Amino acid sequence: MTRLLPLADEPAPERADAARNREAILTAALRLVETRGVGCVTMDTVAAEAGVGKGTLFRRFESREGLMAAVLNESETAWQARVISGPPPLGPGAPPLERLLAFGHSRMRVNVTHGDLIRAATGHDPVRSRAAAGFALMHVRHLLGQLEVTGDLRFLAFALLAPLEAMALEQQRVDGISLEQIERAWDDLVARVVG
Amino acid sequence: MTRLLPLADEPAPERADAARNREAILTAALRLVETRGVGCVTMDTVAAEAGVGKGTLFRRFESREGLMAAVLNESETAWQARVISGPPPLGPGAPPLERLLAFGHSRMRVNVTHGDLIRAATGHDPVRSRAAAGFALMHVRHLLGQLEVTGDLRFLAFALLAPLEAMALEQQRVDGISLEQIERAWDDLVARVVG
DNA sequence: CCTCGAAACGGACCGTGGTCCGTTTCTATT
DNA sequence: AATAGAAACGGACCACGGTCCGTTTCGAGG
Repeated sequence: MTRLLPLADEPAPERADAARNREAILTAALRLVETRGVGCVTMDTVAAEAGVGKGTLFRRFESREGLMAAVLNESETAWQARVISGPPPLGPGAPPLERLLAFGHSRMRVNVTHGDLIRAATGHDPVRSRAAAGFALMHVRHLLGQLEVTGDLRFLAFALLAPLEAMALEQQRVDGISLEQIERAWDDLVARVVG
Repeated sequence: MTRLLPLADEPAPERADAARNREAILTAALRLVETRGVGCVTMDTVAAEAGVGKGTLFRRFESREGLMAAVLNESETAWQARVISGPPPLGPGAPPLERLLAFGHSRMRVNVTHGDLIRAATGHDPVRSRAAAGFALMHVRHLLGQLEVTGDLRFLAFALLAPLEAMALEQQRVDGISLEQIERAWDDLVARVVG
């Protein structure tokens, strides 16, 4: 006996087969997504491709949405790393305003290129979405703080991010607004907000 | 023979039975939505309740999303009327800034109370969503114009509306921000934008 | 009133997301 | 190595959105 009571935040040790399967599923899902496109990837297909039962998919990733979020996370993490410790102006080292603008542009680009995947991963359940957007929210809020903006920074950060979200971009695109236009207009919005 | 060529924008005359059925479906859907809640209303249920076949539902309203949009539209229209010709400050007569603030608050309230229905009606398809948001977008843009704001009014209007959308509100709510906070912070945002 | 083509109807059918539960596999303990 | 029980597995099963197509109903000429 090694321990009497489980520590509260025990990292939930994962069984070997479980880990193996998770890896297989994620790999299969990624492959299928980038070959067939998000829309044509069914849970049955992924299960078959990964060589596991469908139940296993749903045990590890709650739902289709959750699986897509996991797939998305792979690239998202790399992007976050670039923001946190990459070269300026996206990474640290540049003045806050430049960083903020660079961040917005970068985020926009990410949201455009991964649009389909993001929409598939971002269901109508707001709780799940929160996690994904949390990082961006925190970062913008941080930069606004550095810029000595006054007011409800949490809301202002949210408001700046909202029109750059994948669905928002798509909506503006069908309204006939180009990405360049959005980029310029967003810079203008930032200028007004930081005062 | 009354006409040789159909006029280009002929309003597509509707057959009597079709009209009757549409009415029945809409009524049934509304009843079910407000008794059971949006989440528990299936297309089969609506069809049964309305006394029509499922195929009929999908002929008239494209999809579940479309049906919900139609249901939503009933109340949305009334709201639009209040904006266009109701008493100030929401309706005309008040100074533009007051109208803008009143509009934001009202829109927020609508988005909160009809949140479920809106989420059900607003699928991942951005094209459908555009129509619904179009009115609000146009109105805010109009008010910004009256306030002599310079810049890309279309984008600014969009940016002001985005954080008030149903899903955005829900997201902020789970982040622990109260509606009063949002309201105040939004007023502040407006002040910065109209400069 | 009859005719006839167009439009609408309706319900069997399908694909897909999600669940359930009997079976298998792992691993800590002795 | 044997044991036990917790965890994971997997595929049959279900519900719901959406389609298809043979049948019925409408209503404009005649």
